[in-house]
Amino acid sequence: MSLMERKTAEKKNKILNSALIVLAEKGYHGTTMEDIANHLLMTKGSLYYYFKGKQDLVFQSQIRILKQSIENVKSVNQQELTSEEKLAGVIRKHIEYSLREKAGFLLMANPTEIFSETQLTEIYHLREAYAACYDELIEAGVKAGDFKVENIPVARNVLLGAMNWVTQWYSEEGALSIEAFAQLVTDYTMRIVKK
Amino acid sequence: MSLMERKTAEKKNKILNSALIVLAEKGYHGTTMEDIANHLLMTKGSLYYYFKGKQDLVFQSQIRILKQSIENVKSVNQQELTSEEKLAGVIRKHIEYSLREKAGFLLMANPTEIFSETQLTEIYHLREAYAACYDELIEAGVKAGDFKVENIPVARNVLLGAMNWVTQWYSEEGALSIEAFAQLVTDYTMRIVKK
DNA sequence: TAAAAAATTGACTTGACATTCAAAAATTGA
DNA sequence: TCAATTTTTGAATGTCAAGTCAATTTTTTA
Repeated sequence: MSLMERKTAEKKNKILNSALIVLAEKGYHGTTMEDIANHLLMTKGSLYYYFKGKQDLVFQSQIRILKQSIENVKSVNQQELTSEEKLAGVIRKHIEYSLREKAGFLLMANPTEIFSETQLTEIYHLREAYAACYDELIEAGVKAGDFKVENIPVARNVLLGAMNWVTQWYSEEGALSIEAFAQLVTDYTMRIVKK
Repeated sequence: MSLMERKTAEKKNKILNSALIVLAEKGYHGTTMEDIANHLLMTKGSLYYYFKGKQDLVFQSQIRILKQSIENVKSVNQQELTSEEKLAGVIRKHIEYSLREKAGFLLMANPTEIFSETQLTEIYHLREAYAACYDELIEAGVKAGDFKVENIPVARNVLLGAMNWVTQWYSEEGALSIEAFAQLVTDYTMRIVKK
């Protein structure tokens, strides 16, 4: 990758970061291209130099979050831990990450309202890959005798639901740090699969 | 209530029902007033005779769903059941209802994107009332020795998260009826509070 | 340093949709 | 029946924000 290509990539990244901040405040439809641009001291015209349009910009940010989520799982997976510790670690990371990237995760709730068919296909593929990681971990835990789950996809979706909903209510528990909060929630969600 | 008032009320109800169907398909921002009107073989002008505007219309439908949800809890509560059976019954009902009124529940995910401050206040009040029902049931179960929960608000939010997320993935389990599906999910979510 | 390439600007176009409203139609009740 | 009232209509209005683009500025590179 040439210097200039890297520069462009970095700029795109900056725009995505900025977009996520504004989106977190105002949501997809409440955010205008001008809002995103102003936050970066740019004008909206420039944004179209880097992205095809609003939909594309938000799509890219969504993809980045999903890929990062999968990376997060991998980083826990390569540690030397029991399957129970691994799953707990993955859950904790997911919660912490989702609270830091609140906007991106809020957009996940209604993707069909925002994205095109093609985009949805890609998003769903990544989601499936992410879900598969959980299925593996649960399976391993069952084999190890730590978990008791008859229907892994259902248990996994129940688990992911509990995890994804935290963006809706974290602020209510205002006093807690993200880390302490994540640990607390992890304890209760782990019960879904434990023996 | 006079005859004419009742007629108007009924018409409003019909509009709300119709709106929920269209909203379930296209989401809030993807639905135009014309869509809602056409679905009823009306023109959009008439809608403004019954509702102040789009926001008001959707707000009313949201309120109706929340009130109905609270009614659902009450109907289970007055049955002669153990606290464990009561909570399981309430969860099952919630899931079944949320899948039938999918749109209304999807709108719950990002209320701040849609409603005004005043409207949000009312929605949050009803949500709190609903949450309080769960807290009571969990508390009773703890006292009866069926549940083990140290932090009731957190456990309850984890529970509600798992429940509310089902609108996102029910269709994946296509073969199951709503009832069978609800029972399955109830079993796993109950683990969050059980001893 | 000067030509070429990349990046930025902001005024302009465009389309979509919520909302309004005066006129028309339908319903009611005396 | 017919006047009063309620309800519906659809054309007109207004707003808002996405997306475009020719001109300009900045940066690169040779």
